[in-house]
Amino acid sequence: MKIKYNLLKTEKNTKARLGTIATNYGTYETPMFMPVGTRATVKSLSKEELKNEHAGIILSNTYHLWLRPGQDVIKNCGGLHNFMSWDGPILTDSGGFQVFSLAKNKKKDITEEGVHFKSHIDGKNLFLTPEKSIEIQNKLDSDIAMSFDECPPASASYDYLKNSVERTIRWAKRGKTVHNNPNQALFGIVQGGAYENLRKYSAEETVKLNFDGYSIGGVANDGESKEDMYKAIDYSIPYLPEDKVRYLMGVGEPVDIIEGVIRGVDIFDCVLPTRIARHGQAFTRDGKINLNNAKYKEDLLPIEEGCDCYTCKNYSRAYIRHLITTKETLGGRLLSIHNIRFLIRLTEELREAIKTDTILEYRKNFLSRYENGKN
RNA sequence: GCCUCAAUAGCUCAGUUGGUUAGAGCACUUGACUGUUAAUCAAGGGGUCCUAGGUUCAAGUCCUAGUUGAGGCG
Repeated sequence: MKIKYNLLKTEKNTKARLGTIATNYGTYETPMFMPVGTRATVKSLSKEELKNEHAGIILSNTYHLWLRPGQDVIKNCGGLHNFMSWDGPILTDSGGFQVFSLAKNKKKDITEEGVHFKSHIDGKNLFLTPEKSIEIQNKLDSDIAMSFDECPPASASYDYLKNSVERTIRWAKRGKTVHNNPNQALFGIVQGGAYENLRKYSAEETVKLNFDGYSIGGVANDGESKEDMYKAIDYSIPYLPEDKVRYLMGVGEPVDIIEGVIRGVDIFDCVLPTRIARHGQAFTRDGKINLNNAKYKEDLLPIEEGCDCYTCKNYSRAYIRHLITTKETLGGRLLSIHNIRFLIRLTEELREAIKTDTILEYRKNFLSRYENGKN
C-alpha cells in the first residue's frame, strides 16, 4: 500500500496540524522530523541507534544511490530497505537538489528534457530527467518518492522563477506518468521563491496532478532570509489539500521547525543535526553549543540536562569534547545521536502543544530560552 | 681539544643575489553549516629570527666571538 495521511486535529490558534502517516513499516505521528541518510546511511549511525531515538521516516537520495552503488545493485539486493537493513519507512529525494548543490558555480545545462551535468565523483557527463529520477526511485523501492524538480537559488529573479515553476510542473507530470511502483507514494513539489502568486500557481497546478503528498521546496538555500522562508510556506500552504501530508524540504533549525509547524507543515528533514554533530556542535534547550570550546574541558554535565538520549544518559561534555578535539569518530556519532533526538523530541513536544492548543505559548517559551542560551 | 653542520611561532619547518609589515602546516582560540561533494570550511591570537658585537642606506640572511644541540676526527 501507499502511505496514508490522517489529520487528527488542527491547533486552535494556528494552522499547526496533528496527524498520522500510515506506512508499510508502521504508523507515525506528525509533525515529524526525518533524519537524512543520503547514501543509504544516516552518517555514522546504526539502525538501532536511530530506532532508540524514535526515528520514523528517514531520507535517502536518488542521485547518490544512482551513482553508487547503482539502482540495479540495490534492486538485486532486495530493495533499499533490505539493502540497508532499515525496517522503517524511507523517503528518497529526487536528485533535483543535487543539480543545484553539486553543480553550483559549475557547468550545468537545464533543458526542457532534463539536466546535463557532471558527476562529482569522476566528472562523467550525466543526464537526469524526471522520468529517469522516478525510474531509479521505483527500483530503490522507497516508501515515498519525490518528483524531480528544479531547485533555483534564492537569488533567482522573478522571471527565472516563473519559467522554473512552470517547467517543474511539466516535469512533475512527466514523472507521475512513468511512476509504477504500487507500494510507493509520489510527492509533488511546490516552488516559486518568496513570491505569493508563483507559490499559489505552483501549488494549485501541482495539486491538480493529484500527488500522494506535497512538499514545499526551494527554501533555506543560498542565504535566503528567514522571512522569505516563512513567506514561501505561508504562500504555499493555503492551496494544499487538508488530507495530504505537507513536507518542508531541507528544514531545519529548531526555530524553523517550530515556525513551519505553526504554518501547517507536517514533516521536515535536515542534514543539520548530523552535520553539525560531526563538526562538534550540539542543539540544546539553551541554544546551540560548540563542544570544541575550551570551557567544556572539565564540564561533567551531559550535553543537555534532562535530555533522554543515549548520549546524554551516558557521557559528559568533557568526554565528548575530548573525542571531538582528538577527532575520534565516536564524538561525532554521540553528538549525531543527541541532535537527532533533540529534533525528534522537539516534534514530540510540538504534538503535545497542538493537542493542548498551546503552541504559541510553546514557541514563546522555547525561543526565549533558546535565544538567551546560558551555555 | 679540533673540525663540520644546525638554531626562525607551542611543534615541524620555509624564507631567493642582503631590500615593504618574517610565512606555512599542525596545535591553540573562535565562528559558520538548513531536500549532505561537508568527521568540512573560515577567521583570529601567537615571533628577543639563540646571545653579544660588527659591516651596510638596509641584516632572519654577511662577518667575529660566545651559548646550546647533532655528527665527525683525535
